[in-house]
Amino acid sequence: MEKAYNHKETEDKWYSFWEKNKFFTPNLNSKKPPFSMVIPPPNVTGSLHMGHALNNTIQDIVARYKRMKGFEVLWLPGTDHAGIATQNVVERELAKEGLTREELGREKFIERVWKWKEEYGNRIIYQLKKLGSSCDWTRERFTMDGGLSLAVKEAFIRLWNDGLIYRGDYIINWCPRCKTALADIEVESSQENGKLYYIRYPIEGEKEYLTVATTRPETMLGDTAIAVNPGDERYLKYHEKYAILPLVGRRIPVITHPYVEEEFGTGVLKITPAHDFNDFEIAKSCNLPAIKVIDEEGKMTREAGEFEGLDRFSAREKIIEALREKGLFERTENYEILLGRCYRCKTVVEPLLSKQWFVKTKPLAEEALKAVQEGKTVFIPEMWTGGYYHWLNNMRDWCISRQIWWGHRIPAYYCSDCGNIMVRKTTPKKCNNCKSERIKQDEDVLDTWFSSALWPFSTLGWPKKTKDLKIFYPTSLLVTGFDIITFWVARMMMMGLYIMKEVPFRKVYIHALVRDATGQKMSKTKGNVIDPLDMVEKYGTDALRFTLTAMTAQGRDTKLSEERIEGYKHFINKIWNASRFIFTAGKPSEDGFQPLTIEDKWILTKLNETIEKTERALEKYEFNIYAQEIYNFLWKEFCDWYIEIAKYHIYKGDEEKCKNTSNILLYVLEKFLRLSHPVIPFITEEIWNRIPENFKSNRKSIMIADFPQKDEYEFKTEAEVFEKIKKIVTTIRNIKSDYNIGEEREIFCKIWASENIGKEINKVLYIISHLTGANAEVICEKPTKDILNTVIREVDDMAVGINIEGLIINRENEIKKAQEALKKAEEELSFLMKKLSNENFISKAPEEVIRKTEMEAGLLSERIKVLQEKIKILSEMKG
RNA sequence: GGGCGGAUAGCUCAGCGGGAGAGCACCUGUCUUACACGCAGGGGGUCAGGCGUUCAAAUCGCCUUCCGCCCACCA
Repeated sequence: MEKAYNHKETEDKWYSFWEKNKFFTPNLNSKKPPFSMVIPPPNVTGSLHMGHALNNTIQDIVARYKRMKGFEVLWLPGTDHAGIATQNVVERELAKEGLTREELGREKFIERVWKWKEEYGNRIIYQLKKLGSSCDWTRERFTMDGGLSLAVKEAFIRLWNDGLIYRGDYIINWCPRCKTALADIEVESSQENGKLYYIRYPIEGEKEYLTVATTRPETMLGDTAIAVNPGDERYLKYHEKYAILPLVGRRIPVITHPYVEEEFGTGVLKITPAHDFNDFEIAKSCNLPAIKVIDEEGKMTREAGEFEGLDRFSAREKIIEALREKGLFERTENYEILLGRCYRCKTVVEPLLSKQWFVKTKPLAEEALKAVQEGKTVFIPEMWTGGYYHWLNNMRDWCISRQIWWGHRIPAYYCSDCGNIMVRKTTPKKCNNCKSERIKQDEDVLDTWFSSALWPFSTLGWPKKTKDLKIFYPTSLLVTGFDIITFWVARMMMMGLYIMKEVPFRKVYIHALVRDATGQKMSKTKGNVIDPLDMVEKYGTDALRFTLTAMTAQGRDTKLSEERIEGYKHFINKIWNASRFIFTAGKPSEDGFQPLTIEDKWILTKLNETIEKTERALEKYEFNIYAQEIYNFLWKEFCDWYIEIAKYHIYKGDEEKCKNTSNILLYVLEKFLRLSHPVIPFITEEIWNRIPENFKSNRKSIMIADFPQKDEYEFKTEAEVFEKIKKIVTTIRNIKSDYNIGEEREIFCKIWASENIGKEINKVLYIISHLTGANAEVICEKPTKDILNTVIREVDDMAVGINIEGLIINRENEIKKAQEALKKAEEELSFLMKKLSNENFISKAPEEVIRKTEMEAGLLSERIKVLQEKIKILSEMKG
């Protein structure tokens, strides 16, 4: 074995070994209970980032763990066609050739996107494999593949037939750059500096005017009313009157509406039904017309008169200028406005009246809410449930039509003669109303999230009644980030319940965001991105996976830095070297391991405890605790103590014990490897394959071995005694360090302990000698004599003494140290005594706590006596 | 404006009722026959502030301050 672990030589080798052996593919005829997950499909345009790395590491840990626990596991992978994102990428590519998609035409453009997908779309799949993801690649899906397209049509038709999809003229969010409608959640709102403009609207037939405050003066050209609060006394006399819209000259009514706030601005609100959500609602209830003054490109329309063709922002300037000239502009005021931007391209979104398709969400949302309230689906951590409820309770209807080309085309057909709408899987030959043959399909495509919402069952074969669907739906677990709870999780819940009559997943584990070391979001523009594939290259997949796992506490964002990954690479290397020692120095035999010494019993007990804690952590999705347990056991217990003691038996002990120890080393290592395989699959497989056959259960891969179980034996008492021995060793090392005692000096160590414990320690004095270089003996009585020439330290209810005669020591210093220790001990004792003399404490605290406190107090007064004695002797010596 | 999270060692975080822990960083010693990606030792904290509940509070409740996030139709 090489001196250091080389991840480059092992990782790809094992991944293809697993794949070739079909370990990722479940057996449908198995009697094992099923466990299923669908991957959150990354965008085909995507490249693996740390968020993906965390997301897939967690899923892979669960998948591997469940497989080893005896489940028939399906982890179904795939990618998302990502409508706008992908279209943007290909359009950019076209732009380099000096082309636009319009010039190319719809069909050619879509061909081009498919070509792009074939060429580059597999990049992210390759990257997921580099991460070790144990997905069943034989079932890989794409949201635009044949089966999923069929599922989309089928779902659309069902919703339409049930009256849950409708088409109509409504105000929607429009991105003038992407030239498409957006759903409410596709708009990112941000507080930005803006202005409030005060504009005068003359009253018809009077010399007076009403002043309106607006943040968007360019929309005034589309005003069809101005409104005041009905109770606003300042404006009572204007009720029922008309105003003349400046610059346009249109006669518009002054209406009253309770929505208008008296305190805001002037208390007069302009109503622009075609470009504002609230105005649209008010206009609907008051039967006001809507006039569109901004078009789909963000330019002023013909209705804008002299401003026609201007961009909406330059129109704003021009309009203010024109008003100023007419004396109708009052003033501006700095004002923080809420601005909506497109989540894809960050362009300021324009609320626009337009004809779109909508899903009626209320009945669907009610079911989705109920299912979580009834515990049919559980969020982990639970805190995310609140956000889910809030969103479902407040959502407007979902605008699902997009005016782009890449996506699922809406399966609706229009008769060009009578306007009849037909919703079908295929193009109808003639109109079912007027028999006309002039049939046209709707130009729009569906929101990408519409197909994503069907993902948990469409990928399993729906609408066909497949065996996959029967076995694996509902899926067991969904692992995803909090940022798409609304985009995706809630919509899968709605669609799953509507179509399958059953929740899409039993549990949803929501993980945090991976940030950089200073807590900033990673982004290309900030230049603080840590590329997971760079990290894999430099430190290995296992190191990256372990780091992400160790740092992912529930409900908290993860701050990641390269140094962390490097640090955990050291841990991976530690496993390698411990194994190397075990394989090269040990002399295992076929005889098992009896009899056991105290350190054997201790490490086996520790192993048992670790298995128990590890399994509990995994069942509760506490991945950081899982990682921490593995780390501590291997390094802090197994390597630091057991292997160090094992060296005694291997290099200095008798042959029998050497064999015995070698066997235990292998036994513990083998179990440890299985325990940690879910998080660090590559190194565990590599080492496991080097373990002698009789220590493994006849499997050809650790991947398909069983997750370790606790052994039946219990050595609790021995393990406790061993912990005392550890403390004695540490104390001797402390003294050596404090008094600068080097290896050349012969050390005599006395250990004072009770008879019971002393007997046990006596049997294994070689441990103490081996680990400290001291000649040790056990004395079963209280330490009173020899204080002068001996440093004495208390260890629990024991004491350790080391000879220091002949060593040059600073008496002043010794006295000072002793006095400080005495002071501290006295303070602590007085605190404990106060507690013990408190009647309430004695009567109300549990027995156990009282006993513990009494014991500590006893120990402390012993310690105080010794310290006092020590100070006395040292002071007398001075003269 | 509404909601959610966080504030504990220099940094990142565990602990969530019985007188504070880890990893990293730092300091000291050490290339000892698995590993210097190592070994041994060490320093370092009024657990954000205040009030309350309790025999007992980092831990439970309330308030304040500061950070982060989500949602939102006062133009």
